[in-house]
Amino acid sequence: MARAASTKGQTRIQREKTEQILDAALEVFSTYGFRGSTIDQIAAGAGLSKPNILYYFDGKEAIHAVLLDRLLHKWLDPLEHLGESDDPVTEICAYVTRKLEMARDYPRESRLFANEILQGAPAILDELTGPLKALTDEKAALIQSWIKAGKVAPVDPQHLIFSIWATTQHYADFDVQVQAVLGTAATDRFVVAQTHLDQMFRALLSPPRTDVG
Amino acid sequence: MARAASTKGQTRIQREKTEQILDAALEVFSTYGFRGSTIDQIAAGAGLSKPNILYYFDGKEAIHAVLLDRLLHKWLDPLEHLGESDDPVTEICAYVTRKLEMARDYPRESRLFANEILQGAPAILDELTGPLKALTDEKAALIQSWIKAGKVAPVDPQHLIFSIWATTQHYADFDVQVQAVLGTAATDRFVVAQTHLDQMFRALLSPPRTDVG
DNA sequence: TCTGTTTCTGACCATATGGTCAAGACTATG
DNA sequence: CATAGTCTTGACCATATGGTCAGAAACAGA
Repeated sequence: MARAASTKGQTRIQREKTEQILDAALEVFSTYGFRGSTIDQIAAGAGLSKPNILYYFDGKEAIHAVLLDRLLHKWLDPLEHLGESDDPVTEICAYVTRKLEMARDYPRESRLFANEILQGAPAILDELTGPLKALTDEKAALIQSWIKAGKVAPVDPQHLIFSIWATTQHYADFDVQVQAVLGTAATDRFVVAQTHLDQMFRALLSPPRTDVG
Repeated sequence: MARAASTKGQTRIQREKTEQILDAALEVFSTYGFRGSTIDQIAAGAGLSKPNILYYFDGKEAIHAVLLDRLLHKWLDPLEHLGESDDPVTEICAYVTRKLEMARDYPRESRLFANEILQGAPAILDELTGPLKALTDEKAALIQSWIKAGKVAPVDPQHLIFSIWATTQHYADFDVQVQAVLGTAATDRFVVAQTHLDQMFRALLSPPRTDVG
């Protein structure tokens, strides 16, 4: 068992080096995927020797596992905060905004997740069918209740969530393509994206103004 | 130069084997990305020996290049067919439908593309900044003209295109997650997705019924 | 059936890669 | 400042991987 295994009782050096390693590993794994990444690459990125990496982690897979664990925590947080509100449409749009901000501020995490899913989610399939499904089921029910109350236009809640994930993460995962297509106008892409996505989901979700005065 | 290099003057065997290899390679590359894939995997999938693979292709990179070349052709085809129409909103929604059908029928191609972009598009960056940008610029202008004519609600055309790409390809690239979240109800996911996406983009694009009688 | 060509493969090579280990360098603390 | 414990590394190992090559096997046309 490597030194970094237990969270408690860590030295200053242990804390520093494990963070260095995880940061470099995130960079590498998010770009090349698990199989396409090498410990040497991570070592180079962290400014450490390969044996030194393996002093802190039990192996390539262990590093990857820690990254995925942290990721899932951080990644589902915004959806967990989707809650009751007087103005559900704005609440959902706020969720979109939060997700877009995460794509902007944590693109590597987004790509790490994308890579893992693309490869069939071998390391986190249980997390998907378990906690993730439970959470989305819960939030889908919440959205459904808003629809029943006439506060949100009738949509399929689950596919709405898919659309939110897809459109926001697109700006992290496909950033190269986004910048290529936008060309010189790519600088403020997240500002324009924010406006566009808010407009899109507001148009979709705003209930038809019929009986409501 | 490998035998499969020139399209003309191919033997029956050459045609068959190159297709076998490309099919197996698509499977492997789309799952593990370029760096994470091995010639041995492709050979196993194609039912051929490794040297035999290298008899038909100059190397791992050459196979990948052929796949990407075919992909770009097929991938941009639906957008190229977006053209003039009396009912632009329906025209755009038809494009969404076509893209979703491609995600359903060619998920491996979608994942191959996603993998390439995730890794920074090292092999097709020129294609993105060149032909792809030119095509999207052209179609963005077309959409802009529809907006000016009041036939489409004012939206950012480029980000609209991004949203279409993101939402449709999501059903191929993130299929594992989609199925995990939908659970047993995943069978008809493409049917429901079709309805949902049509509803979403129609809500976004339908012009406000003001002056138009 | 003969023969030139195409197709295929076992054996092989150089390098890359995940991982180990013994020993040396460093650090905190009494 | 001694020393026990922590940290680091050069050298090394086994396997994986991209790729080569000489020759065998299969094939197509005369």
